[in-house]
Formats: sequence, structure tokens, C-alpha cells
Amino acid sequence: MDSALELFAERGFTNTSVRALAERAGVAQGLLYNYFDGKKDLLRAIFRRGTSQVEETFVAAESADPSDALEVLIRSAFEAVRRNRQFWKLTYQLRMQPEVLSEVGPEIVERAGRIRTRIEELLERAGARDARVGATLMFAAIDGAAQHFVLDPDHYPVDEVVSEIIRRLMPSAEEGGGDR
Amino acid sequence: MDSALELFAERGFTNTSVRALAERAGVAQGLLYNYFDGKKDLLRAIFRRGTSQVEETFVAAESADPSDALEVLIRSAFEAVRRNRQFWKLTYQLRMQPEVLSEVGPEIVERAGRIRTRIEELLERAGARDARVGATLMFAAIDGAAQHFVLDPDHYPVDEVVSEIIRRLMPSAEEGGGDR
Amino acid sequence: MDSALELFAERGFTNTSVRALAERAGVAQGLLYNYFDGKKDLLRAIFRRGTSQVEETFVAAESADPSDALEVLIRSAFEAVRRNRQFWKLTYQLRMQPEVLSEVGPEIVERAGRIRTRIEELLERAGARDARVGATLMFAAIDGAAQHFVLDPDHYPVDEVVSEIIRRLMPSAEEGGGDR
Amino acid sequence: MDSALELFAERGFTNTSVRALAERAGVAQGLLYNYFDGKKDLLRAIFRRGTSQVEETFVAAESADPSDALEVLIRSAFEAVRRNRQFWKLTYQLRMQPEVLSEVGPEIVERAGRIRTRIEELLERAGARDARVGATLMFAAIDGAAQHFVLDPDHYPVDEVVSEIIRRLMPSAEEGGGDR
DNA sequence: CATGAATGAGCATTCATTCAT
DNA sequence: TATGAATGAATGCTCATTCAT
Repeated sequence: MDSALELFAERGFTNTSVRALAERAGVAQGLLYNYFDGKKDLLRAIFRRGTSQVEETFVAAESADPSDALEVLIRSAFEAVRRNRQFWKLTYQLRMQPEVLSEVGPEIVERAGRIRTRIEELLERAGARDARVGATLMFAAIDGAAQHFVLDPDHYPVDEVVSEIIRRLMPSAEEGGGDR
Repeated sequence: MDSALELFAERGFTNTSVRALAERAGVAQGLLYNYFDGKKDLLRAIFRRGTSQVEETFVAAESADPSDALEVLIRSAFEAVRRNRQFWKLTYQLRMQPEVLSEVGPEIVERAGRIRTRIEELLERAGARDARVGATLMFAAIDGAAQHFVLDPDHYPVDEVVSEIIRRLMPSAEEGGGDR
Repeated sequence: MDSALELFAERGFTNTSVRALAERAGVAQGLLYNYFDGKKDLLRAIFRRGTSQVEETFVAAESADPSDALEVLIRSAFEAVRRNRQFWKLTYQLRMQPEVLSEVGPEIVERAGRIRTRIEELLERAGARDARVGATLMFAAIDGAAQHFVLDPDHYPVDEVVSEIIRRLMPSAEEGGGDR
Repeated sequence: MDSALELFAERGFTNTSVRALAERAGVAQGLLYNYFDGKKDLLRAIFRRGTSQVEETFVAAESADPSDALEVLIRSAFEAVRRNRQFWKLTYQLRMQPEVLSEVGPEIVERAGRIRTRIEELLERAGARDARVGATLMFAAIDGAAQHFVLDPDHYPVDEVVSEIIRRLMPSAEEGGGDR
């Protein structure tokens, strides 16, 4: 699964042959079928594993002090990306071609929706005026930054961007800003 | 090229067979090779055409009153996405798997870099304090929102998000906000 | 037809595309079909033309003084090869793969048979003891030398070989040789 | 490889499809690629195998008593052709279109050169006056006869022709003959 | 007389998958 | 549990040929 994640992320799912997977993993081609129902199933398994790791990250973030919850969520999101870059790269690939793998595609979109909703809840609790739009924008910023980070992990200024997200897109900024 | 763009955007480049392309276009398979050097070359041609359309949009935005330049740029970016949604979907696919077509992937990343730089210039001119980080965040927000829009064009609240980007991420917001 | 002969001889019939033929001749592909029934028919036409040129050579040789007839035949055969090298190259190609064009292959073999028979007649008339075997050998030598000449026209010592054929394989040589 | 040699010799390399190869061999098409890098590589392999068999024949001939060496060489050459007729047919096909298979082609011409040189050496040792021309002629006769034999193995009088070659083209014939 | 756009069968090759060992 | 030989459908592409202009 590790080898496969690497290859899928590098070359894309369709461009990676079972032969290449076996070679990278140092096993025979046929062995794949002892553990998975096929290439698609392998992808599903990789995806499930990655998803549950992400969930763990968010669950951990939940336990934070409510006042910090949003900031913790954001930081932990980028932490998840940093720790599992290949998985995110794969995710971003698949999100744009949901027709290819009808089983995996929708799930990704749903997950995105859940994150956006969670942000909205936290924004609301923090007293934002229009939490719906605020959450949509914040999620867009996080998602965009995450992708740019995935594409160029060595140079992208994640931390500064995260700080900036917090500074500009948290309710406090709004309250002290355009509101008055 | 139109048919091909549709199919590439829907299913991905590798998942689209030349047979399917010909069928969608209502011509014989072989005809493709009278006009392009192959499937890859067709992709390149589509990409070039789309790119030049995008450039036109941005060039038009340049001619705006400097004080509005940034806002015009943002609005025209989303307008470009709305008008050429399939092309953007394809672009986002290719950006994440540069191995597919070695020339195209990097070019997309470069284009993104140029847009970010342009935003930075405009932010600077508008008196932003930290234009570099500001531009990085703003570009992330635009890019993220554009992707979410591409994925769900019928429901995504583009206009509200655009307004929010302008309201929260423009220097004026900063001046009246965290600055005081 | 000239362009086609060049290409067929260089690359082989099957390896030469109609597109290449048209390009070499500087005309459009379709034009071929105004004059020939197809690629095979073009080959047939080339073959017929070449064959009749060869026949002319041999007919001319016939009119020689009977005592010299054999020598004249041999010299004119190599002269024919020299003048129409490409055609001979093509002939030698086709002789070995009679399946390519069912009519042409056998015809070449027949032509070879006729030449061998003609040699036999001339040998007999010249008083050879075993004209049948003598003709078979002489034809083998001529045919082999012709091929080697076709393959390397610039270096092959045709004239010396021809002289040697005459010196060693004519009846006179036999009489003065193993006979006594 | 045996099936392929048959088909290549019968129809020519280019005229034989991989499908036909697989069918004749009674296996699936794809299997070819488990053992060879492609159709060309299969040809190369066939050619290498055939060449080494031929070499064996000649090496065996070398060990003969020097006085008989040339005769043994000639007889073993025809023996090689008789035993491996298909391979020789293929060889004669390829020799005439060296442009097509640049990897295999040149080797054939070289082999021919080596045989001619070997004949020259043996002729010289046997006391021939002009070994160079003598070898060229003898090689032409052998090569021509071999081809005629390949084309009509059931009727061609190989043995008589071989005897005749020896009788007419060996130095002894020369000494007793044109010399006087 | 000449063009070249269009066709679709056929090509060599790659692929995910099966299964006897 | 693991292998890798074998499969044949599917792929991108080339080809000889047709035909409206």
C-alpha cells in the first residue's frame, strides 16, 4: 500500500500499472490479488487508510479548548497534509475526476463538505456574522493553500499562510475590522 | 477539440480513449491523426487554446482603473472559470499529475506563479503591509474557491465568496482591521 | 512509377506506404488510384515495365553471332542489372517472398527458369558435355554475382567476375580442362 | 521461435502479424512480450540462433584435412541450407532490404563477406592463381545455387551442382585447364 | 486531372487479471 | 503465502483506399 500510494500520487492511478506496483513493492504481480480484489480495490484500501488517519487528526483537534478550536483545526489540517503529502496529492487528483472511480470520488467531495460544515460551526460559535460565507471562504483558502503546499512542499510558506488565515479570516478580525 | 475537452475533463486524459474521442466528435478514429500528432498533441493543443483564452481575460482586466485593478482581476478570474469550466477542470487535473504530459504540468504551475505575483504587485500598489504573504493567501483563496466552483458550479456561491475575498483580503480591510 | 520503384527497392513493398509514394512523387495520395487499381497494381505495373526492358536486352543479345551468343548473353545480363539496379533489387526481394504478390513471385521464378534453359541451349550448341548441369551452375554463378553486384554496385568487380565466368564455365574451358 | 521462423520465411517479416504468430504457435498474443521485447526482437533472436547454427557447421568444416577443406566447406554450406532452409530463405529476404532492419541487416552482409574471404584463403592455400577473383566467383556460384535450392528444394540438383562447382572452380581444374 | 479529408480495419503493444504450481 | 506464465481485451496509431470537390 505504501508503494502503491507513492506511485499513484506520482503518476496517477490510471498511469500506474500493476506491474509497476509489484516491482516497486518487490513482489510478484499476482500477489496483489491475494490481498485486494484488484487495482481499484487497492486504491479504495489506500484511500480508506488515509481517510482514517485524517480523521484521527481532526478528532484530536476537537479535544482542544473551544476558544482555540478553529485555530487548532487549521493547524492540524496543514499538519495532516505535511505528514501525508502523497495521500493528499492523490486525493486532489481524484477529486477532479470523480467519474473515474465512482466509489472513491464522491467520498472525497463529502469529506470536503464535512470540513466546511465543521468550520462553519466553529465560526458561528466564535461569533461570526455570516458564518456560512465565512466558512466557505476559509475552506477555500485552506484548501487552496494545502494544494499549493502539496505541489511545492519545500518552498511554500505554510506557517505564514496559516497565521494569515487566522489573522484575516477569524471572526475577531472581522469584529475589529469592517464591522465597526 | 471541444469534444475532447469535455471527455478529458470528465474522465481524465488517460481514461479517455481515442476511440471515445472520435465517437463523441462523430468522426472516424484515424481522423485525429490528420490534425494532431497523437492524443498527447491534442491535449497540448487544447491546453494552448485554453491558455490563450485565459490570457485574454487577464489582459482585458489589466486595462481597468488601477484602483479597481485587483477587484477586476479577481472577478475576471472567476468569470474565466465560469466561461470555460471544463478547461479549468482539466487544468486542475493536470496540475496534480505532471508526469502525464511533461510540458503541461509545469506550465500550469508557472501560470499560477505569475498570477500570484501579479496579485502581489497589485496589493503592494494598494498599500498592503505584507504583500507577499497577503498575495499568497489571496491566491490560495481564489484558487480554492475556483476549484470548489468548478466541482459544483450550480450550487457554489461564487459571488458571495468573491465579495468576501474582496472584503476580507484587500488592503482596505487590513488597514481598518488588524492594523488599528 | 520511378519514385515507387526507388522506394520499393529501398524499403520493400510492404514497408512503403502509399503516403510515402505520393510524397516522393510530389503528388497527392489519391492520384495513385486514378492510374492504378491500388498499391499492388502499381507494383505489377512496375514489374511489367521492368520485365519488358529486360526482355529487350535479351532479345538484342539473341541477334549476335551464334558463336558469341553465350558470352553476349552473359554480358548483356549484367548490363541489364547495371542499368536497372533498383528493379533487380526489387525482383530479388519478391522472388523470396512469393506470398506478397501471388502473381509476381512465380513469374520471377519462371523467368529464371527460362534464362537457365536458354543457357542450356547455348551450351549444348557450343558442344558442352553435360549442358544441363553446366547451365545450372552457370546460372547460379550469374545470379549470385548479379545479386552481389546489386548489393554493392560500387565495389563489386563485375567485369572480372564476368570474365572469370566465361573463362571457367564455358565449354572451351571444359574441353581443355578436365576432359583430357 | 520455430513458428515465427516458418511464418517470416513464408510471408516475410512485415507481412506477418503478431496475431498470426501467436495463432501459429497456439498461444495468446500477449505472451510474445513475456519473452521478447517485440516483433523485431523476436526476429533478432531467430536470427541469432540461426547464425550460431550456421557457425557451428562451418567450424565443423574447419577441422577437416586441409587438402579437402574447400570441398568440405562447400558441402557443409549446402548441408546447412538443407537443414535450415527456412532460416536461409529469411536471410535472403532480409539481405535485400537492409534498410528495413538496420540491426539485423548489416550482419548478413558481413557474414557473406567472411565466407568469401574464407574461400579466398582456402583457394590461395590450394595454389590458385587469382584467388581473389576465383573466390568471388565461387562464392557467387555457391550463393546463387543455395538460393535456387532454397526456392525449389525438391527438384534442385544440389549434389550435381556441388560436384560441378568443385570440378570447375577448384584450382586443380584451373591448373589442368586454361593454364596450358 | 488532381486534391486531400475522411474512413475504419488492422497493426504492435500494454494491461489487469487468472491460476497452476 | 507467493510466484510468474498465460490470457485476450483494449489501447494508440498507421494504413490503403474512397470520394466529394
